[in-house]
Parts: sequence; structure tokens; C-alpha cells
Amino acid sequence: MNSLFKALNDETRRQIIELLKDEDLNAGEISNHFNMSKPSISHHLDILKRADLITSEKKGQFIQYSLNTSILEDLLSWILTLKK
Amino acid sequence: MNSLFKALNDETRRQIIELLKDEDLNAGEISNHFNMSKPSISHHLDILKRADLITSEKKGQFIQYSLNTSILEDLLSWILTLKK
DNA sequence: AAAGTATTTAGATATTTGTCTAAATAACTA
DNA sequence: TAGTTATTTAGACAAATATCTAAATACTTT
Repeated sequence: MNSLFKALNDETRRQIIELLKDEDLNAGEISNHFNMSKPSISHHLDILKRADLITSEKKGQFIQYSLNTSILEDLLSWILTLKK
Repeated sequence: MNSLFKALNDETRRQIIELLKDEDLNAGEISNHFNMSKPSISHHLDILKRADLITSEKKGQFIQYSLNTSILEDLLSWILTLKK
């Protein structure tokens, strides 16, 4: 859970998650949505990946990123145990 | 949401939340559960309070802390929008 | 009023984090 | 194979964070 909370604790990373909610994107496309260097975005993607919140797949010259929502189950149930 | 994610991004603070899930506790009682100085715990309580995850009420010489789960609604719905 | 208990505030410090630029790696194209 | 494009890795640095000790504040008790 530690890496999950850590990954979510950044506005840029949360925005990346929301971008990927709608469609898969490659690193460059993600980068274009932000006023930030590509290496910084790459770093954020790495943190999201370590938290298992996203997956990546090489498509030729590009790397396509997808959201993995299944990991959010843990978070959901953690929250729900608090609420009752 | 920023302060909420920030507050949740710490193992000690998550443990405090779990302690308060079962019963209200004062600062000293919370502190006793951790191998950490009282000022450090006080600091964590402050961050949880700023995030509105806990409330405090003065009871004479003591300060009693309670969990506020209503703030978790926002987090819940944020997660749910991602999952569909 | 003085002493004791509970908690926070202040200030210091080491670690972690987010960002950058430059360089490296990998794949496509001519 | 040389050049171009996509992405990551490496290394540096400023800002944020978690922790500590010492001191301050607030309440209770004698």
C-alpha cells in the first residue's frame, strides 16, 4: 500500500491517471499534456508503474501506457473498513 | 484532495487512523502506540487534522481525537470514477 | 501559588522528493 | 549506416518531509 499512496500523492501523477482513464497514451503524448520536461514525466511514470497503477507496452518506437485499476481494489477496501 | 493524499501518504498516520477507527483516543494514548516522540506524533495529528481526517476536542487536561470518515467520500468517488 | 501532567510550538537536521539538463539507449527512416 | 525521433538513465539541486530535543502553554492538584 505504501507505493500506492506514494504514487497518488502528487498532482501531476493523479492527472496522468485521469488522462489514462479515457485512453491509452504513449509517453510523448502524456508529456505533451504537461508543462514539464520529458524526463520528469518519465520519472512520474516510473513511480506509477512501481505502484502497479499503470502498465507499459512497447509498440515499436513508442511505449504505450495503460491504467490498471485493479490495484485500486485494495485502496477501496481499506477505505471501506474505515467507514464502518 | 491534495492535503488528503498527503495525509494518507505516511505509515504512521495510517496507523493512527486505524487506531481511531475503533475508539476515540487522546494524544498521549495515541503516542503510546508508537516508538516515536510525542512531538512527532503531535505533528502527524496536525497533518491529519488539516486534511480533516480527524477532529479534536478538549476534554479538560486531555485532547481527544476522533476519526472523521466523511472526508473519505471524496476519495471514494474519485477512485470509482477511475474504475469505469 | 507551586508543582506536576498533557500537549503543542519552535528550531535543527537528515532524508526524501520533484524537477532540471545532459547523456545514453532503442527504434525507425532514408 | 547515418541521422532522426522516442524514451529513459544519470547526476545535480532546491524544496518538502519526518524526526528529534528543548521550551512554551494549558490544565489540574495540592
